[in-house]
Amino acid sequence: MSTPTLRDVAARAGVHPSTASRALNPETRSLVNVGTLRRVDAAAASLGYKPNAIARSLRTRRTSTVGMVIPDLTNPIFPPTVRGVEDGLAQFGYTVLLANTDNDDAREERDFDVLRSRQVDGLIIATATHNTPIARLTADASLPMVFLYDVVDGIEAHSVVIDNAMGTRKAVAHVRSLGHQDIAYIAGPQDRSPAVERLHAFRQEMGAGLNEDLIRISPAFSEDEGAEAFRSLLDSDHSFTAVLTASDLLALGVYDVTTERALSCPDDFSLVGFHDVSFVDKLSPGLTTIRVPHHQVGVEASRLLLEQLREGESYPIQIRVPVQLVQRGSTAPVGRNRS
Amino acid sequence: MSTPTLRDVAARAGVHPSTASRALNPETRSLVNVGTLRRVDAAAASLGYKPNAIARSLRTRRTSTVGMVIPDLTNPIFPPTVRGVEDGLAQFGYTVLLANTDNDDAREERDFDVLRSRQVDGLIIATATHNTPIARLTADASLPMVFLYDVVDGIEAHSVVIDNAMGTRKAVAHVRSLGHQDIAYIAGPQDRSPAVERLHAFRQEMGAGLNEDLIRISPAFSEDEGAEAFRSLLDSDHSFTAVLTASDLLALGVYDVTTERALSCPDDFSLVGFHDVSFVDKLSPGLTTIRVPHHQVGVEASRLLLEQLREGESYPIQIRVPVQLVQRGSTAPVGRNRS
DNA sequence: TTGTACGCGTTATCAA
DNA sequence: TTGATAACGCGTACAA
Repeated sequence: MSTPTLRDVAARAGVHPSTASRALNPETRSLVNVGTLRRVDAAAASLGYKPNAIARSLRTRRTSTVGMVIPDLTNPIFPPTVRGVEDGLAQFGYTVLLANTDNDDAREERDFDVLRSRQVDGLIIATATHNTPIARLTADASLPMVFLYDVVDGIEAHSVVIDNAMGTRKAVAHVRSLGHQDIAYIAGPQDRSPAVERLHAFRQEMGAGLNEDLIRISPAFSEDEGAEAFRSLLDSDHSFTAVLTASDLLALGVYDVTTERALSCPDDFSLVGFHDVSFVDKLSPGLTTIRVPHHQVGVEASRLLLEQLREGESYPIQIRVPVQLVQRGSTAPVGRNRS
Repeated sequence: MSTPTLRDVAARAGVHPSTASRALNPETRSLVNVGTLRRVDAAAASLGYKPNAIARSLRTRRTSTVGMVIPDLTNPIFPPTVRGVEDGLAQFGYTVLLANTDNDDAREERDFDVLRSRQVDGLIIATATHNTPIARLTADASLPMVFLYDVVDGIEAHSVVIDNAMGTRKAVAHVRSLGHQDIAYIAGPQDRSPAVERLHAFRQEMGAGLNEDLIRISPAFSEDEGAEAFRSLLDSDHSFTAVLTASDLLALGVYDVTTERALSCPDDFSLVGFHDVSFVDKLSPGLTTIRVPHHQVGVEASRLLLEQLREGESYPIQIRVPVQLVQRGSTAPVGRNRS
């Protein structure tokens, strides 16, 4: 026997299918007589009836499904973020469809098509480079959406970002309070808004103390690129006592080179990361970094999307999530540095 | 204007909707005249037609959707596994619906209902404790499914597991080759098959050298439980020179206690983990562990599921994925140990 | 090779 | 408060 449908329930309860539908639907449940309500419930229970979400979606034009587009699930900032989105949406009956683009534009377009084809009710997008295809695609799609972490200039849309300037300021202030003056900076790819904001904030905060020769721009937020940038700093003529990075992954590369060159952190230089990804507290020394509440960011994104889903269009809101510095062993007073 | 449907395409191409359907469907495309084929394609392209997957699913009773049930996405073994599943399925047009149960039985039941309700074509289950609700639920559901990592005695189903015995044997052999004889073991929760298999293999491999007093069983694969177990070992009267753990997370707890008690690894004891989760190579010392090809495990699971999806029922197959030992700094010859 | 007719399971609208 | 009817968009027998 195949899975029971609404007709089966109705037949067993001796009512018309539409009555059974009303009885079983929380929204319309109040419209139906208490007596028949019980009969329908009993029938549904005895048959083990489970509503067919596909059929419902076809009729209602809503799938209670949300697409989430990320670069790569194995980037450690995403698992907690995804959980945050899911936790925020689950209580309202929404399910998340995840798509990993691997930073591939073609793949991003395909993913977008798949999600559209599956009739997602909304979209959470965490892959917005400055010329991301999805920005163009969503422009006409007029689908409720929220940009996450990365935003695009000129695209008016809801977004949840972290306070990159605040994080960078706190990092600079922290190493300065330890007496550091010659501060190097390893920035992220400048086609992505968080990397741009962090670098901009660094320059601004450094003010007169800024030395452009101590800035490196990495083409990706990766360990390898972090290592490459740090080698370049070490091989330059300019000395420094502290290194700030735009991401924990870049900082990992710095650790690698530290070993490679037989240097010592924080004896030879202090180091600050960004994100407080899991496990960076286990490094030796533990990484001083900027803690980003990834789960909370996901929850905020789900809230912003839910508002659009429930209340329809509205003017774009941007939520800027505050961050804080977590001090660990990788930063120390400049006195200990050999400069 | 709302999104174009097949009727719109047909109208524009001057053909009947069913002809347009055939033209646009790869399966039936060959049945249609080349001329009309072009007209339909042109019409579809100019309208930006995207098939409605919901309507198609209702008709075909297939959603090209697969449910994947895991305990928690933030457990580092899952992101690469999920990617493996997605990568394996994506090329065949399948999308993954993820559900995190947090090891909560009630939540697992709800997730299962949601996935069923959404008419998933198959299920990949990585939450099978010995009395998992889902085992019971899937028994009658007769849905193509694959168990992952964890299996349940008495449930006949396809599964992909890792070779826990092989991994454990390699761990034992490795520390023995370094001269260790008194080997402690921190096992995982015994309601889960991988933990059972690893502990069993440990006892077997140790043979006459086994000392039951050097075994601890943790109620969860967690850092805290690992720490607790290691403290208990240290506080016992029985000495040891090596500690094997059933999981990297348990091993992390051992690192914590090592610091806490001012011990040194590998000077005071050698340590071996299990899984080779990302970042354990960055610990000090790097963790010697058993490398599990998580991505590959996901890919294998997708293969096994695809077979069922394409060819229907078949007798249950179990794929046992081999593992290998990765030597790092946490293990050293017993001579260096102070016993 | 194309058109006709129908139904997948549900809910919205209208009438009773 | 309930029943009748139709439709969401598509695919597939069957007939032409």
